[in-house]
Amino acid sequence: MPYRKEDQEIEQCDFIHVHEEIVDQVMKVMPEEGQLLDLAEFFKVFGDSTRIKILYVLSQAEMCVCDIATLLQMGQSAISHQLRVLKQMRLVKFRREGKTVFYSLADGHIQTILAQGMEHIEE
Amino acid sequence: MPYRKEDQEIEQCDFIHVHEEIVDQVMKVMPEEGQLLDLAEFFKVFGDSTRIKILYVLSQAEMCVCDIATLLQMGQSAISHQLRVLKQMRLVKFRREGKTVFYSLADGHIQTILAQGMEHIEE
DNA sequence: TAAACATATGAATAGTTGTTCATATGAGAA
DNA sequence: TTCTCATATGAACAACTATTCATATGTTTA
Repeated sequence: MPYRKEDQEIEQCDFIHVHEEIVDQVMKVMPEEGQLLDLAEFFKVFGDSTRIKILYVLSQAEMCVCDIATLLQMGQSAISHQLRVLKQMRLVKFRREGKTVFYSLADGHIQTILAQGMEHIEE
Repeated sequence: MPYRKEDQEIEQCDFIHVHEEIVDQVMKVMPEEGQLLDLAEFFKVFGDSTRIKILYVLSQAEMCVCDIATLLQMGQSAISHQLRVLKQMRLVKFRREGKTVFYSLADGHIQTILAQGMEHIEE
């Protein structure tokens, strides 16, 4: 949400022909602002093709950073930066083994969400 | 994916200590590039708090543009622009009734995806 | 210890995006 | 027709983001 009005009175429509019953009713069940912001942040992570690819390959097998970079034909640094984002959102977990760090999907939700997305774009 | 290397040889790791069996195996089952790009585009739509809010309020009731603007305390133009994005991704549908345009969610997937996201951020 | 390797990270930068403002379109009412 | 209302849209701009480059961190081996 890059832009924000500094002043208070935001001009919506003229407030007159708004369907009040609907608006009042939905206003009551609105989750708190923070929760919806978190939700958007969560989905934002899926909204980048590099991260989607990383999630996809990790859904197939546990893998180190170099494996992913090789599969996606991208630089190690780019992958590492994106893995950090995925880590922060707890979409991936990792374990060290010597010099190597193996990444894998954090839990089952991730695959469910990916599958739902696939279903939508495929009909 | 803002940046793209012009030249071919992208330096990954040194290709030597990559786990070949894994990489080869996953390479075979990788969906085509376009499908993963579409998937990222699809999720990108969920990755903005304004659009998440719009989807949420529409999950509660069919609504006109002004209703949404009032509920979200935002300008009519901003809502209209975002509804266009949602329309293009076929996440919302609409019907005209005189001067008013009523929007609603396009199908059930949307609510499922929202719910899965909520579940993830809430544990 | 030093060298080699795997990964992480900070800075810089170019591409992208969401909101605002001004205006256009389109439908109903006068 | 003209006026008003509801919505849509193009341009501009500030904030954001993903990649690259250079370098740092941390682990293993010699």
